[in-house]
Amino acid sequence: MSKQELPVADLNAVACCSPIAVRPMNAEQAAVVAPLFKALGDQVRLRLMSMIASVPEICVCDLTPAFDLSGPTISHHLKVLREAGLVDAERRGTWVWYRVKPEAFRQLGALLEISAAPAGSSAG
Amino acid sequence: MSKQELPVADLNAVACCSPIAVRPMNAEQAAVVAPLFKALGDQVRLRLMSMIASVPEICVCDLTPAFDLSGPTISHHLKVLREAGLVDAERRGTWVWYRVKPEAFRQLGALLEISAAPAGSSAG
DNA sequence: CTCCTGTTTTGAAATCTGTCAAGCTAGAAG
DNA sequence: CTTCTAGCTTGACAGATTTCAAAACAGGAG
Repeated sequence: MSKQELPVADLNAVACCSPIAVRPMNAEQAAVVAPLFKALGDQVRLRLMSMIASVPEICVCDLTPAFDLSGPTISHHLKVLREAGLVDAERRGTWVWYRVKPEAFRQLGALLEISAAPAGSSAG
Repeated sequence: MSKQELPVADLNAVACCSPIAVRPMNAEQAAVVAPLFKALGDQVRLRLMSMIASVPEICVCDLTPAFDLSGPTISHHLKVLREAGLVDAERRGTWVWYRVKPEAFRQLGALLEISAAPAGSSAG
């Protein structure tokens, strides 16, 4: 599980593009980035992400009881987060530990940056 | 249309909470914020958002031809963006102009900020 | 080996979403 | 008034998403 389990749609391509407020995204870039936002576009996943990102690492056994949801459902949401490349999981003995992948997280933040001037300066 | 058309689920509450990597979000905060991410979690909407955010304002007539989609579909996606509070629309004569709502956009960016340690400065 | 606990996978049901065709509304121009 | 164009709404449908129960899997303990 600590080994990467899928290609993650060339996540490095995210780093290639400007903040979305700087220049229009083409279809290809949007196809790479949209799934990241989509992964966070669910209450449960957003809370999971926040719980994971707030600490160095956290066990599924500490994640699950925070919700009124079944274990499989939490596991499913964690999988979505994993497949989006936002978190990483590692089994250590009985428990599985999750931690954030800071690159993906940082790139997502960079996408939302307002570069310099909001709507006045003419960008080339 | 320039008048706000719905309550936008107390968008100000977004400003109230720390970046998601700082402290775990509670269910209430997540319920406010998740729809914003969800709105951007679609290729078409992400491109629309990017096109709108890249310029001071833009006409629907310039948005639609950038996609292989029907007018109603684009209109639907723009409505989602509007209802999320991310953009604003105004009819001027024949055309409808869209522009970004910078507060919402900025707050979304703030949510993804990595507060102190960029997780790379000192390997932990 | 068996048993127990923690986590993931599978399978299925209910709900939500993206899309288009058809129809409607707002404004401009005759 | 009518007609034309730009954009929105409605209704419908295929496909995706969320959820749980049941089963499977991984590792520790007896």
